[in-house]
Amino acid sequence: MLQPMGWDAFGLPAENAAMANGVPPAKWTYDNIAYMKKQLQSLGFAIDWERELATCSPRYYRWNQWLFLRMLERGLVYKKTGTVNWDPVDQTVLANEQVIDGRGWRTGALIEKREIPMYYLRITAYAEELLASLDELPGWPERVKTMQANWIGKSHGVNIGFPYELGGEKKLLRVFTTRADTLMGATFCAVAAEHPLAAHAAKSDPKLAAFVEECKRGPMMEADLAQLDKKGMPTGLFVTHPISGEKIEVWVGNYVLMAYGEGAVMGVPGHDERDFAFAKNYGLPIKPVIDVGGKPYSTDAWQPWYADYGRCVNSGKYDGLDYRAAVETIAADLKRKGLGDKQITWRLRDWGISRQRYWGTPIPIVHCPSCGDVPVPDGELPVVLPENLVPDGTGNPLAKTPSFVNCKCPKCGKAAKRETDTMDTFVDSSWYFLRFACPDQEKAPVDERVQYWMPVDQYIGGIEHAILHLLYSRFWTKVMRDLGLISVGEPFTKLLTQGMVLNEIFYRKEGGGRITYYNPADVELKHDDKGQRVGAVLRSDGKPVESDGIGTMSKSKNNGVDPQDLIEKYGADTARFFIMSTSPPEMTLLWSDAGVAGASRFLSRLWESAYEFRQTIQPNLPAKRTLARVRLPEGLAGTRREVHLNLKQATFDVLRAQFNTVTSACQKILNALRAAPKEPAAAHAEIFEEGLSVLLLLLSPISPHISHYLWRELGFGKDVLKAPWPETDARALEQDEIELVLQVNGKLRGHMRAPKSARAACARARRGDALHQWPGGEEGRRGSRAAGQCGRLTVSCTLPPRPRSSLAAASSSAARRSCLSRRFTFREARRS
RNA sequence: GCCGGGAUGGCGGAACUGGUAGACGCAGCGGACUCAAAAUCCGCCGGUGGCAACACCAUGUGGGUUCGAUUCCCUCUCCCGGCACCA
Repeated sequence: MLQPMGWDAFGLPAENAAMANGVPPAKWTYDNIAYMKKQLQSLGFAIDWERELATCSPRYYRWNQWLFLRMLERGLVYKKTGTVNWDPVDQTVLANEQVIDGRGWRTGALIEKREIPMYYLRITAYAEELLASLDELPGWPERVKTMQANWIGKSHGVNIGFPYELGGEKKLLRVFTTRADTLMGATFCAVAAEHPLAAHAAKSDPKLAAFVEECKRGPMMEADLAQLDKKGMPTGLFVTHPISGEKIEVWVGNYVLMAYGEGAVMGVPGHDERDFAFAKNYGLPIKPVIDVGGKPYSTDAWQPWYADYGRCVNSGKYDGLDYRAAVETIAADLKRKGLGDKQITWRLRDWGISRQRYWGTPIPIVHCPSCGDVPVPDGELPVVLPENLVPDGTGNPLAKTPSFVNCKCPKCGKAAKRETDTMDTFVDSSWYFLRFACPDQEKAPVDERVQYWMPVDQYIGGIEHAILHLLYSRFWTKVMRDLGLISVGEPFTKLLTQGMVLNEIFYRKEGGGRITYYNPADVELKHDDKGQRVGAVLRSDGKPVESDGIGTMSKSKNNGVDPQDLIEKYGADTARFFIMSTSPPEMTLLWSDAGVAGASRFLSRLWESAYEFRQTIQPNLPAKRTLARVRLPEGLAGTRREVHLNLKQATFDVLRAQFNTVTSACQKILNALRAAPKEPAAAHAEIFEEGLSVLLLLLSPISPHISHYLWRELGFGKDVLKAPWPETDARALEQDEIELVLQVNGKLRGHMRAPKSARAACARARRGDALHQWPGGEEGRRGSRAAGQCGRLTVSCTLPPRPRSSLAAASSSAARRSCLSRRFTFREARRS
């Protein structure tokens, strides 16, 4: 078992803190690491600190650079332009989260888009494997695998070429569609603003040029892009329909993504919702070509079933074909004409890793005026990041540091410039888990020790990483496997995705569009006399702050909580117990401090009970233990049953990582022990001893310090963490009598004590009068069955819903079914 | 907008394979102890009606399947996460 800890230490938060405090990101980062390490140590986690690493250390990031160079050699790295957010006032590139409502967060300036050269990793080369091997991950939550599969987005379709002539040259406008069966309904084509055809048409049409520019200025994020009004403008260019030969106009549409498929789509307004809206807006023809079960089609308004699969109509020779046949036939026809073929397209895009920022891994490339882009030779690695710079928000400090930028070309030795972009921090987190196997290895990123530890048996991460981080890690692992560095293709066998801890977000908008966030701990809520919230003010100045709702705890929104306060006030055991008890790990958690006191009270009660046991109960312990053999008095048997019932449940819950109910089981056991009858003293002592030992073992992973101490104090053993997990005694769960729950038509109609045997229980239920008041009485109890739960038996007597003479009753399914299940059937309770 | 989740008392949550909804805890109320307070201990604690036994309503909304639905299916609403430069 190995539980390591590393610091994912590069990235924006350090730069922002540096700007705010005027200290270099390195100092801020190392101070934070020291603080958090102390905190983790005081919480008592069993972390192997010998393997500690920080991604901002050259000992780590040199291997990012080394691996980048290996990928470059294998053609997995390439350079092309990419779009970034440009703040014209600060003359700097902004991250998406630094752009708020289209404006820079520090300057309030309108953000522009810029195209700049960047390095890309060819993750799409692994798309097929990344998708297929999701099936080899039974230990991953379904929802994460679904999200990844959707993100990779494999779609089978047809690539269709629409011929056109430009300046006497024959060309093809290529589109990709998954609905080639609707090809005969294509009435226009639309291209992205970045498409070469749009650029060409814009040259001679100032209005169109303005529109193309407007589209290019628009938002960069897909989320914002998707919410734009569907707008377009004709290019004046026409292409030829590849089958019908009709002329079709090409439009520029702001809803067409250059990054997906060919950056162009065929418009089939009859069967695509977006195309329908577009055609309605601009008066383009709508031609229905699919018949869905004969339903009447109207072009007045879009109906969701218009996009359903059906049979081709109005499609000439394709009429009558279903989806599959139509796609096959059309693809074959296009192929024969050289105008298309079946094609698989992926939604997944290559991974742009260049960041125009300081606090990251330098990209090991030198730009030489004569040799071009030259990789830094392995022997010169690492390219060390200077640690004394302080960013001021205006551009990348590296680019302003001549001692970093100016260098010699590794090839020709002449003066050259170092690349000043750094790597996306996802690179750091894509393989750090491998490095834990051999953090001291200075000659390679990993060595043979990685074979022993990999893959990671249990990986825990926030659900917010469901796609990007986990996909990048899977990709990187496969790349390292193909480089011969490791032998596994998947990094994480089992995955637990934690829900996030949420907290309220408070902010003030200041002059120039700047936004300042305030920590909820510094904010006081105002209520009216009915207890309704009416506002919030900052404690320090009493002036109002705005609420931005509830969101993930993050540095950028300043709504985090420091667990140190809990530790200082209550101690690590209480803090741990409270955190574990408050909700299951997968669930999101809205932070609240209420409830910590309860955890503390529980541990105090446990402490008291333990000492009460040692002083007054333990002396009564018989020399020979008799629990297994001797019949206990009713009350104490109940106590023991409670202990073992909770042990059984807690064991199940530990295995499914539902720790909040384990804490609850601990509390139930203590409650039961404290309420147990004190006589006979010897039996009581035995039950108490057994119960306490079970309780301490269940509690030991949650609150290890108190468990360890009491375990020793009570003489159970030296080290509670080394003691085996307790076993449920099935005999402790047995009961002579059970509580019978009586149900009539699924409704609770009474309780009764009854013998354990199901047959006897049912006989008594039949004799008893609990059910006699219900219409039908003995006669009406036709279908009855028993279902058991929690050591009990549920008898449900089904009555015909209406008098049996009624015709309606005879035909009703309820009556029929109740006649079918004429006999009493029984099911023994699972737990008894 | 698209993809993935979630919604249960005043609050966090429990309910395993469809079978007693609200375990355990927090807050609240009442009581004991105390000169008093704190701490601790005992009791009550979803809503409506009823002296009570009990009945009816109730797991975001509306529908469906079932003898029986918090649990399965469909619809809608709201909230959270992701949407490729927060990580």
